[in-house]
Amino acid sequence: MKKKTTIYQIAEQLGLTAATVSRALNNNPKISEATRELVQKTAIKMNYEPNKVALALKSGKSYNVGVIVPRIDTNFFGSVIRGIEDTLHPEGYQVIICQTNNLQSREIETISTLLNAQVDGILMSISAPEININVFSQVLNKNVPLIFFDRKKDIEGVSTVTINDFEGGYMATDQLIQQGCKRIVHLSGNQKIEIFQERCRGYKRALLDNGLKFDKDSVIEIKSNIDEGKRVAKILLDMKDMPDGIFSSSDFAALGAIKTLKENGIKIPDDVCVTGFANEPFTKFMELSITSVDQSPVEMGNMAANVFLEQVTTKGFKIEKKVVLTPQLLVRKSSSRKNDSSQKTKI
Amino acid sequence: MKKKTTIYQIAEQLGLTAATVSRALNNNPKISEATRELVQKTAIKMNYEPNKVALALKSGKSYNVGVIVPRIDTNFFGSVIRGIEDTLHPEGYQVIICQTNNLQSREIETISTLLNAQVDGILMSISAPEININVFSQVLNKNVPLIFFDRKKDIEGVSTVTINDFEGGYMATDQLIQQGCKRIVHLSGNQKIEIFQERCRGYKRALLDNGLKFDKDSVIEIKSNIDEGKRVAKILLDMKDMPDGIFSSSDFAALGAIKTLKENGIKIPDDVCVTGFANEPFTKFMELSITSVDQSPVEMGNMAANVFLEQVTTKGFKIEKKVVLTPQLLVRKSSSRKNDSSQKTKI
DNA sequence: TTGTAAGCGTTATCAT
DNA sequence: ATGATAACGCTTACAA
Repeated sequence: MKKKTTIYQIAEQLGLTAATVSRALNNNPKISEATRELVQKTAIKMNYEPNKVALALKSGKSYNVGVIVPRIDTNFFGSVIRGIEDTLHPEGYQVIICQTNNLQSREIETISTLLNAQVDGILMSISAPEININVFSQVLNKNVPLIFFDRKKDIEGVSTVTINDFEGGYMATDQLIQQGCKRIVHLSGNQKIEIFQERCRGYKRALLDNGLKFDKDSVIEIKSNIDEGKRVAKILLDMKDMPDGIFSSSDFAALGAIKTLKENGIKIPDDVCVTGFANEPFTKFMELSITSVDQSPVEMGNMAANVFLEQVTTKGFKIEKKVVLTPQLLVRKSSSRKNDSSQKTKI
Repeated sequence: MKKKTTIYQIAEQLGLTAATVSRALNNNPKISEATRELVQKTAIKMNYEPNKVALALKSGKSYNVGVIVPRIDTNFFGSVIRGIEDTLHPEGYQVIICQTNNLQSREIETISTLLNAQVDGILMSISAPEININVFSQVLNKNVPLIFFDRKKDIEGVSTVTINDFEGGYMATDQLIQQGCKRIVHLSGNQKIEIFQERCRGYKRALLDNGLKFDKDSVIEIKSNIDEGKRVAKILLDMKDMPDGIFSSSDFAALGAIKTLKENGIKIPDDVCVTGFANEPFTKFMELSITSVDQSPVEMGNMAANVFLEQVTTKGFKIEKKVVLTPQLLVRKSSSRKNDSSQKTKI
C-alpha cells in the first residue's frame, strides 16, 4: 500500500524543485554534474520509476501500439504478433492485443477504443472485407500510423506488409503440374478477400502458363476448416472426371480433404496430390506430411513493426510503404510422387 | 491532423464550463436534464471521445492489464490469452502482451514496465522457476492484483489458476496401465517446475495404486521438443527391457518418440503405448492420433480474468483465490489397443 | 544552473 | 444547477 515515488518526493528530499529533478533524470545538458548524479542516485535509492501515464498525457505519446487480429489463438496470428512484439519491445513500445472474432462491429469499436487509449499506431489484419473505409479516416486524421498486414485494403496513406499471394498460388499449382497433375481444383477462401483472389490468380496463371485450361468451376469457395475440406472431398469423389490435384488456400481444408480421400481408398500423392497454404505446424508433423506455402509470419510481424517505427520517426512526412514478402513452397509428401525431379525445398 | 475534441471545446461551444460538461457526460445527478441532453448531443456532433490517458492519470486506473507469458506463438498460451481477452474486453479492459522468451531477466524487467504503465493487474505464467520472490512484492505493495496461471509459485496474496496436473498425470498413466502396459517410462519437463513435479507425482501414484513399482530411473527429464523425444526413443530402443508405455509431459516429445520408434519397426500402440500432454492441435490430426491431456487453456484464461475482476471489485480486502481446473484425458489411437474397454473419452 | 508556472484532459471539492 | 480551482505526474518555456 506504499505510495509511488514521484519526482516531487525526490525534490523535497533534496531541497530541490521538481523541474530540476526532471532535468537531471533526463540528462538535460543544462544541469550541474553534481546535482545530476545526486538526483539519479537518490532516485534509485527511493525506487523511483517514471509514471508512463503522466508522460503519455504530457507528450501525447503513449508508447503503446494496438494490434488488431481476428483471433490470436491461431499459429499464424500468434506468430505475427510474436514478430511484432519482438521488434517493438526493444524500442520501448508495448503491444495491446485486440481480437475481432471476424466481426466487423468489433473491428470498428476496437479502433475507437485504441484511439481513445492514445495508441501511437495501429497494426491490423482486416477481418471484414466489407468494412467501410471511413473507419480508417479517423485514424489517419489523427496522424496515427496505420499498417495493414496480410489482409489489407488499398487505402491512401496506409502502409501494408503482405506476402506475394499470387506467387504462392503460382508456385503451389506449378509444382502440382510438374508432378503430372492435369485436373487441379482450387479450394479458395472468401473471394472478396484480396489474399484469396491473389492465390486464385496465381493458380490460374500457372495453369495457363503450362498449357492447361482454366475452368471457373474448378475453383470452389469454402470456409477454411477441416469439415469443409471433408465435405468438398466427397463432392470430388463423385465427379465423373475426378481431379488429380488439389490446391487448397487453407491447410485445414487440405487436411480434411486428405482424410476423406484416404478413407475412400484414394492414394495420396499417387492418385491425387494435395497442397495447402500457411504452413501450419501440423502439416509437417503428419506421417503423410502436407505440402504447404509458408508465409513467414514472424518476419511479417517484424516488418510491420519496422514500418511503424519508420513512420513515427519520420516526422512531418507521411510515408506510405508497401512491403511484399516472398512466400516459400515447402514440398512434402502429399505432393511428392516417386518420379520427382521438381522439388524446390523439402522440410 | 485535426485536433482531438476535448471537453473544453464542447464547453466553449456551449458557453458552459468544462466541469459542467464533464458532469453531463457522466450522468451526474445534479445537472439539469436540458443541459445534459444538450451536452451529450453536442459531444456526439463534435466526435468527442474521452481521453483514456487523462482518465488514467486522474483516477490511477488505466483499464489495462498486463499478461506475461514465455511466448505467445504456442497454442497453449495463445489460447489462454484468447480466454483472458474474451472476458476482459467486455469489461472495458485492454490486454497488454509481454513475452519473456523464458528469460528471467525479461520477466523482471517486464514487471516493472507494466507497473510504470500503471496496469490495473498482472496475469502471468512464470517462466523461470528460480525467480526471486521479491520481484513480486513490488507488485503486491502497490496493491496491483497479481494472478498466476498454469506455472505458478505459492506466494501469499497471489491468486492462482491451474489445472490439477497430478490428476492429469494419474489419469494418463492409469489409462496406459489399463491397456496392459507394465513398464511405463515418464518423459518429464524441468523437475524444478511445479507442473512437472505434479504430473510426475500422478504418474508415480498411478503406478503404485496398480501394484506396479516406481523406478526413479524411469523418469527421464528432457526439454519439451520433438528432437528430445527422438533422442530419448533411441535410448529406449537400446534398453534390455524395452518399455511398453510412454507418458510424456509434452506432446512434442511424444511425437518425436513415436516417429523414431516407428522408424525402428516398433508398432504403436501394440508394442508401445504413448500419451502426451497439452492436447496440441496436431495430436488429433495425425493419422496415428496421439492420446493427450487437455488443459482447457481458454477456460483457464477466462478464470484468470474472472479472478482478476473479483480482485479489483473487492475494495479494501485482499482475497487470495486458488482455482484448480480438472484436466481431461483424450484417449486416441496411440494408446488404444484392440481390446480396449477403459476408454473414457474419444475425440 | 536552477526555480516558477503553465499545461496535457479529466474529475472532485469547494463555492456560488 | 453551475462555476472556479486544484490535482493526477511530468515536461518545458520563461525567468531569475
